[in-house]
Amino acid sequence: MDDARSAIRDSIAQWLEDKGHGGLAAEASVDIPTEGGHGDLTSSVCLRAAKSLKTAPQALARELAEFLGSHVPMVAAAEAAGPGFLNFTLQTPWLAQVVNDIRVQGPAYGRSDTGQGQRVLIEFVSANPTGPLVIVSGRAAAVGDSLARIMNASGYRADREFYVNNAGNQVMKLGQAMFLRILELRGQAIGDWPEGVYPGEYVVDVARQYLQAHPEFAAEAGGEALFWELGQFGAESFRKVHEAVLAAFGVTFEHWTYEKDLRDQQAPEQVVARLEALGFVREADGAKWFLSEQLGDDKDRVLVKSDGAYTYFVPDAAYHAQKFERGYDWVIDLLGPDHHGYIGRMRALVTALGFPADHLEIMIIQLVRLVRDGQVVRMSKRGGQFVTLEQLIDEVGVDPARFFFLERAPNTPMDFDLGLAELKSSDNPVFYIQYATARIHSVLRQWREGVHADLVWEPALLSQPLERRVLFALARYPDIVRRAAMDRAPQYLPKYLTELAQAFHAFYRQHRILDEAPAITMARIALCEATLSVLSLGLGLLGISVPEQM
RNA sequence: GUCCCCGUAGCUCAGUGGAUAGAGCGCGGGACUUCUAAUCCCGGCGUCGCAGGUUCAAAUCCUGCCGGGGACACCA
Repeated sequence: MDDARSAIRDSIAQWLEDKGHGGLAAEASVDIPTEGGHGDLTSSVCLRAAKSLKTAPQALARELAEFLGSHVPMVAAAEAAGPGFLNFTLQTPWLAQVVNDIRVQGPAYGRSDTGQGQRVLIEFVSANPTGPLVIVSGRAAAVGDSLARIMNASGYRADREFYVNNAGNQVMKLGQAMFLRILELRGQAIGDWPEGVYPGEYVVDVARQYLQAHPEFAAEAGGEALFWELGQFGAESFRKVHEAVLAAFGVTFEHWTYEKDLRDQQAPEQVVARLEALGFVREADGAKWFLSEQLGDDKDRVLVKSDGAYTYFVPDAAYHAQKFERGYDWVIDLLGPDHHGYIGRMRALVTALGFPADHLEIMIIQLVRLVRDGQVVRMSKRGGQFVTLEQLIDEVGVDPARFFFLERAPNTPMDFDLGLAELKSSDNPVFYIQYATARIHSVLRQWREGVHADLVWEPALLSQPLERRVLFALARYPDIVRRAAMDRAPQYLPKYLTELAQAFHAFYRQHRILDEAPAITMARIALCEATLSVLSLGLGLLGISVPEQM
């Protein structure tokens, strides 16, 4: 498909140059049309170039169509259409070569060097280690992980990173909650639960773990040092749980970076000192302010409070400076919707430190509502009631959960239909796709059990319309992956895979594979293998399994 | 009040400045002595929130307005 696009593009450019308009070559784009009826490929070059060439678009299109129809080998037909579009129909046997490409390239099919080896750091989830992972973390995990897979397939070198907030106030609060739970576990009455201390039942488990690890624990009074120690223990305990749940979800991180380590390395002090040296800090009202407004932020931000403590922004600023210093060309953060006020100041920081601000990309992962039978399933953090990622995985399974999260653009709030995700039928899109792989495996098993002459498959035999539909879908795959990487849009893949599976099911229903003439069988087996290969690659980029039978 | 995201079919949502705006669900009809019917086929005029603007061309870009959600601490 790429070959055809560039061949047509080159021919158009050549034609323009022959006409003395080589400068218009940049307008010679060739696209895959959104819907059928407009050929396999389309170009709007005539509409774009008409003005410069002082010719009506339709006339231009007719002239070009005639030229291209006879000058581009894989084009079966080129025609002018509508207000001046060029539509191309590719020769089916040429299209069928994609089956060979897929076989020869194996796992490399669809890979590209779009990213040119640039290094990318994708930070996501980074949930506070003070409680279980909630549903929206699952969405971030699915998107971040899949984006990393897609970018790695597209010539980037992407790493996944989890930032552990284990040095802030919330750790202290966790420690305080653990302390109270420990007292409870010992049968001590603690009266009313204090305001602002995590009430969640889940803290009890961590408190119990601490007692097991420290049977000698005897403190009867609280205090910051004790809360801190308990909090550290609890935070690491929750972090390990997060790591395990995410691993079960198919998501692993190359790096875990701890806020506490950054603090121990004096990273916050250093970043404040650097900003001061660069002249981006002023003092007012006893506090130190980052002059971010002049760098595009809404207003200046406090770095050091009048009591001498850092704001939350400082360790985070230090962390982001460090990301670029570690040699990453692109830094991508997946953040919750409550963080979007953060974008301005982070951009300002990156600019102040001399890094390219547009290489910090912040994706907002919007909230998830659980819905069943049209009713919203309540999830409330207040009162310690959670619907956790772990519960969701138990409920619907990894594959549907990942698919449903990846199906939608990440920056729009989504409804997660529990009933649909649990359905083991074609109504459930992930089963629909997996059913295609199971069907193909089944056919291939039976084929291998048979005895056949050693035939070479013949591309010309894949000429039926429904075969062609599959071929065309297969040929589109590399373009889908490349665009998903460039647009940071994993959601292109679920949609594409649904279309490919649909094309295959339609073909399968209409045509026999195994008991046809040997040459036909051979060609269709090749088509099945190629389809299985692309479905597997695509599902792999989503982190979804490829069942051999269902 | 300022800023950000969203507004597309009954519902949930895709949609890359291009042509007659698509998919899944739901609903109705049809197709199984055949490789998995867990499937396939047929059925879609919807003020792309509204109004302007830019463009040969706008759901898409710009401006304003309306509606929904969120963010706007010397909290983290």
